[in-house]
Amino acid sequence: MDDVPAMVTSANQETVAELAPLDGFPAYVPLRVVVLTRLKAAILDGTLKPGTLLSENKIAAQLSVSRTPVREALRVLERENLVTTLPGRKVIISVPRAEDIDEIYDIRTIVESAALRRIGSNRRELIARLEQCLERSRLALAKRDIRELEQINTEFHTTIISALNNQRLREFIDSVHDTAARFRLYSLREAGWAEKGIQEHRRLVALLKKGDTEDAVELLGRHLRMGSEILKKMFHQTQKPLPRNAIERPRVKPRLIQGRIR
Amino acid sequence: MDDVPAMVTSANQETVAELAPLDGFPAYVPLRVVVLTRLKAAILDGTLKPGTLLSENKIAAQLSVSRTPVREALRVLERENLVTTLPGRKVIISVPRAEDIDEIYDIRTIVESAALRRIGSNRRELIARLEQCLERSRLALAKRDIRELEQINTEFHTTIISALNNQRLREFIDSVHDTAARFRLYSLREAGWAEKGIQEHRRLVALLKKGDTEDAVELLGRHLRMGSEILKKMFHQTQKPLPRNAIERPRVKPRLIQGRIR
DNA sequence: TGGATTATACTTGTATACAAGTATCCATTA
DNA sequence: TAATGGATACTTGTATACAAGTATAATCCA
Repeated sequence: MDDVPAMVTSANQETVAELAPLDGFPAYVPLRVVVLTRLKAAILDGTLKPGTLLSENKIAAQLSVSRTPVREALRVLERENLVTTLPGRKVIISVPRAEDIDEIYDIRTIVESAALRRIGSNRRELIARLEQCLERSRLALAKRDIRELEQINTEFHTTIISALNNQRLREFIDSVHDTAARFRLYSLREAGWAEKGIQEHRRLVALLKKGDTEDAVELLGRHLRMGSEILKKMFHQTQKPLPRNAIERPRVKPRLIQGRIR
Repeated sequence: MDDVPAMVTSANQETVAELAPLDGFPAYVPLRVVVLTRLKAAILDGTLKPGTLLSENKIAAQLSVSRTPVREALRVLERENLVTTLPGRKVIISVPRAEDIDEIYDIRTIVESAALRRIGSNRRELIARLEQCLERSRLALAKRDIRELEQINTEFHTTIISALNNQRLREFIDSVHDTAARFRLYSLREAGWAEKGIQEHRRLVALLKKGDTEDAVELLGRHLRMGSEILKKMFHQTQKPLPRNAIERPRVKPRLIQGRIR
C-alpha cells in the first residue's frame, strides 16, 4: 500500500486553491486494486507458492483492509488464472501443469510468428528497438543481472508482438506470460541458457534485417520450443511430488448436500 | 436462478444410501455466478445496451440479492471487457469502437490460420465435424433461423480452433468473440450475407479436403475480412451519434480531491 | 439574472454482522 | 479398534450498515 499516492487531508481545504492539476492521476486507488496489485506481485515473484491455500481473513488482516476488497481482488485473479477456486469453497494459488507450459508456448509461437510476418511500414523502427534490447542484454549479461535479463527478454518479445498493433492481444499475451513468470527466473539461471537465448535473439534480428522472414519465423519457433523445454525441466524440478492431496478435495463419502434453499 | 439444480431436503436423510453420485454437479451455484450469468446474457443479447449506466442497487434489487455478489460479478465483467469503469466510479456497458472490431478480426485471423496449418492426425474427424456444420447451416438457412445460423457459424469457427488443442487460447477467443456478439446477429440479417458466408465455408472445407492448406488460409483471411467489414457497417448503423458526453466525464473544474486518509 | 454555494438525495467503497458450510478433535459405541 | 456422532472453531457467502463521493435541485447574493 506504500505506493498509493498520498492524499490531501481535509485540513488544508482552504489553502489549496492552486494545487497542481494532478493530470491523469487517479484521485485515489480503490482498495480492491491495491489488494490485487499486492497479491499479484506476491504470486508472480513466488512469495505465494502454487497450491497455497488463501484465507480471506488473513489477507485482509495483513493488508489492514476488510474482506470486501479482498474478495473482489480474488475474483479478478481467478479470471486471470492466477488463483483457482476448488469445489468446497477453497481458493488456492494456481498450480500450473506441464501442459499449461505447452499451451503458453504454443500461443506465443502462434502470435509472435504472425507478428514477424506482419512487420510492415515500421520495420526500421522496430528493428532498432530490438537491437537496443540486444545491446542492453549484453550489458546485463556481463553483470549477471538475472532480473534485468528477464526484463529485457520480455521486452524483446513484447516488441515483436507490438508489430501487430493489437492492444487486446497484447494484454492477453501479458496475462499468459504471467502464468509462467514464476519459473522463468529459475530458467535464466540455468547454465548457459541466457547466453544461448541472447545469441538466438541476435540471429533473429539479423534474419529480419536481411528480410528472411520465413527463416526468422522458423528460428523463433525453435527458440520458443527450446524455452518451453527448459521451463518444463525447471517446472519438474520445482514441483516436488506435489501436495496433490492438498489440491484434490478429499471427497468424503457421498454425503447429503444440505445447500440452502432460496 | 431457474436452472440451479434442485437440492435435496434434509427430510430424506436416512433413505439416501444409494443416491445418484451427483457426478460433477456443483452443490450449489454462488450468487455471484448467477448474477454474472444473468448480466452477461443480457449484455450479449443486447438487452443491456452499450453505454448504459449500471447501478449496483438496481441490479441487486432486480435479482433480489444484495450488492455484494453484484459487485463481484461486475469485477469479472470488467476483466472480460464487457463493462467499463469510468473515472468517477461509474460502470457502464462497454461501448465497442470500430478499432475493436478490427482487433477482434485480426486475432481470429491469426489464430484460425494457425489452426488450419496445424490440422494434423485428427484431420478426418475435424473435416467431418465441419461438414456437419455445413449441412446444418443449409437446413437453418432454409428455415431462415438467424439465431441458429449464428450458433452454427460460431461452431464452425470453434471447430477450426479446436485443432490447436489449446484450452486457454480457446477461452480467450470465446471472450473476444463475445465482444462482437451484439452486432453479429444484425449482420446475418444483412441481405445475402448468410448465404455468402456459408458458401465460403463450403469452399473452405473443400480446400481442406484437397489438402490445399495455404489456399484455405487465404480464403479464410478473406472470409474474416469480409465479416469484419459487414460488422463495421452494422456497427456504424447501430451506433447513433454516440452519447459521447455520457461517456466522457464532464470533468468539472479542478476541484479539491478529498480522498479519505487511511 | 447569473453564478456560486449549500442542501439533499443517491451511489459507490468499505467494514461489519450473521448465517451456513467445513474441518478437526474427541467421546461414544458397536 | 474403527467408525459414528457431536461439539467447537474456523471459513466463506451474503446481507446490511455506514462513510464518503457525486449530481442535482434549491438558495442566496451581488
